[in-house]
Amino acid sequence: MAYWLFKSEPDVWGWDHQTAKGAAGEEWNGVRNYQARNNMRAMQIGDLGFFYHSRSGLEIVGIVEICAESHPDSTSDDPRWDCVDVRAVRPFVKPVSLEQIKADQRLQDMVLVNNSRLSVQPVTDAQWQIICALGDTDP
DNA sequence: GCCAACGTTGGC
DNA sequence: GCCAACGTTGGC
Repeated sequence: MAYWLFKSEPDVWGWDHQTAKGAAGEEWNGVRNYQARNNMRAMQIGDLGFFYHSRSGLEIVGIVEICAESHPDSTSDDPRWDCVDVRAVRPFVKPVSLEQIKADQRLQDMVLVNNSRLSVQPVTDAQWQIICALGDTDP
């Protein structure tokens, strides 16, 4: 069981879009970066991820679950690009902002802090627990 | 909207 | 295989 973080611009694909897809979930497509793709290839069904709003919002707003393992990205003809499917599990009771994360000494090693441009990132167990606690949300 | 940081591309 | 040029991302 591993933990991840998915970033998306809310104007393009936000938490509301994700929850509207319900239990069936939806492809996390459009990723055209090897590191992000490799992270998706490492995911297993049942892994959980934070849903983060980038560019505007700048906060973790929900938790998603991997519901299909890595497969070809239907939005690309290029066989290099895979993606997983994710479904919304629950929203954050209190969204956790980038500002809060940057201010927390325990979270300074997060990829979100050190490599903000990577759109699909690993999250450690410890980071997961801390952020869920900050958001009053079940891990 | 700006621009720094980063990843990718392609000429040599 | 190097590296300059270019495109994209995302915080501010």
